Amino acid sequence: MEIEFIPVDYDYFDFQGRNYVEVIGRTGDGKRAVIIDSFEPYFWAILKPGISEKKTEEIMRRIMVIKVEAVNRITRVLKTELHDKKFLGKDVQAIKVVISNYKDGHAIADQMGWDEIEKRREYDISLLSRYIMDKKILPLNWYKVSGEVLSNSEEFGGIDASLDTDIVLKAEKFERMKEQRDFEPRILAFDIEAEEFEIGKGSILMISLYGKNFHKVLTWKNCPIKQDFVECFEDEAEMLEKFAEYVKSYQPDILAGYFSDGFDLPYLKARAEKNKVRLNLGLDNSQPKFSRGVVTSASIFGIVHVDLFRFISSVFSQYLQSETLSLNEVASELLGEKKHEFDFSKLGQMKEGDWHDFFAYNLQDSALTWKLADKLWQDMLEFSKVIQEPLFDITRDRMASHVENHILHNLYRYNEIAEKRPLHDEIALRRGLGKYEGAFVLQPQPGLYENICFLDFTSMYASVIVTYNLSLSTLADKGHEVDLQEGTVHFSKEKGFFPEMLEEIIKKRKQYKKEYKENSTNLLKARSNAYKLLANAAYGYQGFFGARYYCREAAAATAALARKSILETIEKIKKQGFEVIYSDTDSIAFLLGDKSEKQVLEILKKLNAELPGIMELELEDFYKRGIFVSKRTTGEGAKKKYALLNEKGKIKIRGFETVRRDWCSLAREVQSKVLGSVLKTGKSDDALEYVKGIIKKLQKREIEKEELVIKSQLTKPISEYIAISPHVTAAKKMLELGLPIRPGMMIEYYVAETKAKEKGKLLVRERIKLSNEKGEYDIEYYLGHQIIPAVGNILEVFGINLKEMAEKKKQMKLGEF
DNA sequence: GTTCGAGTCGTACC
DNA sequence: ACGGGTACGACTCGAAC
Repeated sequence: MEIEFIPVDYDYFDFQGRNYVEVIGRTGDGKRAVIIDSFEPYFWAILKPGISEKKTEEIMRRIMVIKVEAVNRITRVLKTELHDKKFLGKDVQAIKVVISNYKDGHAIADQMGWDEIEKRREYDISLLSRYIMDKKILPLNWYKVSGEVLSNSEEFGGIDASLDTDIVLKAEKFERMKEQRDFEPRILAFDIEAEEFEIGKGSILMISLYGKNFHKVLTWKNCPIKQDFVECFEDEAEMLEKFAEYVKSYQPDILAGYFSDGFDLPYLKARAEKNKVRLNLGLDNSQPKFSRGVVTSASIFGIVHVDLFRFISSVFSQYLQSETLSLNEVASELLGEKKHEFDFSKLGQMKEGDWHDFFAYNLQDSALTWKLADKLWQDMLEFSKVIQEPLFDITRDRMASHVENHILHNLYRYNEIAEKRPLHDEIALRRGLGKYEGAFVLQPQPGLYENICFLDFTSMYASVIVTYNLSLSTLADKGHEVDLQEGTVHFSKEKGFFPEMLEEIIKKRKQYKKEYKENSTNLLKARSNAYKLLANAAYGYQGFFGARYYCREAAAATAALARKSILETIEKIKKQGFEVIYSDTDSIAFLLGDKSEKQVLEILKKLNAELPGIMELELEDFYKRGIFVSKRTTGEGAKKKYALLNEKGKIKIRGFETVRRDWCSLAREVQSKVLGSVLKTGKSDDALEYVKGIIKKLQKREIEKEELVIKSQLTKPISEYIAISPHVTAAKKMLELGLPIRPGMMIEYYVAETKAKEKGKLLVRERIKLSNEKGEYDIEYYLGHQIIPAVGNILEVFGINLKEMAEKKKQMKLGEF
């Protein structure tokens, strides 16, 4: 039988001691299929140079007799083959060691610690990645698959009967189809509401499900209420059973949640255990599995469980404006839609109408999750295709893993054997090396400037890596010379696979970006974005201690050459008669002076012609005005803090408190308005009047407390803090009140007024109250620590000393402005 | 008792 | 453990006076 098939998920099982891969996906006519494919795992033994043919044959014989006895299998070496390979760009002879079970690869490799063998490699590549690499059964690509249909077959212990799918096929041949049509996955979103925040502590009150034409809330609480989407059950156990049934009957390709790795699925598991209910969600009726690790991941056999929070936080967050990655904020930004409001303090004494609201709230969470999944599907799809890893991993891995996986899946093109993952000691060693010198930042002169041009280097660090061939495999004794603090290093002129792959990534990014401009489809946007993210992460990858291709020298050289490049460019711009006012890493700001924009563009062309390799400088924008301020500590110009007004009247604010989430909203808003006024008028008059008005309001307590709440993230467990700052004290307070505290939470508090005799004696942390705690705010604190600091150094540019003004008024006992 | 600088922490920039 | 370094600024805390 031959079917059209698209792989969505991968898994594997052991049968008679051997590994078999299960590729799970859809057929061309939308049926669910599992393809069973045999697979022979292997790893490499790299020989020392100059080993004789005879000796090599002897070693291969020695390898052939190695075996490992595990509990219920004996793993043997099936085959050895001698190959000419490359390792870190150098020619090597390597023995391919094919074994009968992947799980014992490491143990077999361990038995080969012989002198003649220089290195053993690739036993640390996961079986499924290995399968995808070798057989090229790429995720989310269409294939024509032929094979034998298993139906009530005895094969593999009767596996087909235990799988809840339309087709089980024992694969004979896969052929990637020339025509790759669209694939629309069936997505089901879910969300739970529970009595307690702590996993499994209280019961689950309701579960919502949201798919195409499928909206449900399952509950066992307050059942008289009739809302058409609410379905009532006897108890929690029955609700849980029904949840599993609904998921199964919907037959989703993707089950989507938001923070469901960390909350919803672990909670469901805990309650199912408590109620002795089996959550047999998998196509093989297995329950969700939880991987151990720093962060647990929850997987379901045959259904890709996607925790959108994970995907967004690890890949997309840097391009979002949202200050937190809460479902509410992310949905607002990406969908323009919010969560419903519900007051959880009502949970103790719910009235009829409250349940009504609660059910609607629960359904909306799933609706938002579904819409987010739908919106991000194209991005997940393209990431999976570009990196060639399964969707499950794509939505959980961080950028470093993505870069590494992309490399691993492309090494075959260079005939390269993969470097190993660093072990604990190696990681400790790398981390112990400390920092190397990074980017150059030009200290600006505080002031208000007019007619500013910003230029920046496109994907600067990636371009530097490509242009100068910086990588582990090209680190050499001679070649390009780069001076670092630790000494001089060299990189060979012969192109290495890392820079070469990166060059290809940059080229593709350019190509798809161009195509997107001509034809703005979501697909092209997602594809160009995937390449952009990969390109931008390549530099960080080489400096990352956990990387297989970690190369501190390459990372340090990248930063050094970027510094050199930007400094040279600054000099060239100065030579053209411009005043350079600012520069940070890959951008340069200068004043137009008496030159026109057209002249600047001509100079830009000239600068580009002189740049080496693929280095490229582009126009970022022209700005009508810009303001740079002084540091509060020393009075010199502050780096990474400026505001600009472009010719279209749009304001861009960098680094100021306005864009910092740990300042109260009043200070942020006041500062933002002051910056806007000053940039638009070029004067401080209006701004000063406005600030005076705000201060008066504050002194009269006419400002709402909500505007004075300070938010700060708890980044680790309370016990790990050495310094007890105000937000840690606030978190302790919450803990005492029995409120849920966990790392990653935003802690909200305000600084409250204290008795006169204690004034000045108490630390800030001794004066804080939780945001919803009753009390009056401390006017002096907010004046002196939030409002005046936020606008002081902006007004200072115009010769106004707000702090002095405020102190004088205070001394004159006028009390207010 | 006050002053000051080092250290911790959170957050932003690129 | 799950890119990098640079930078600002608040707050705490202990040494120095």
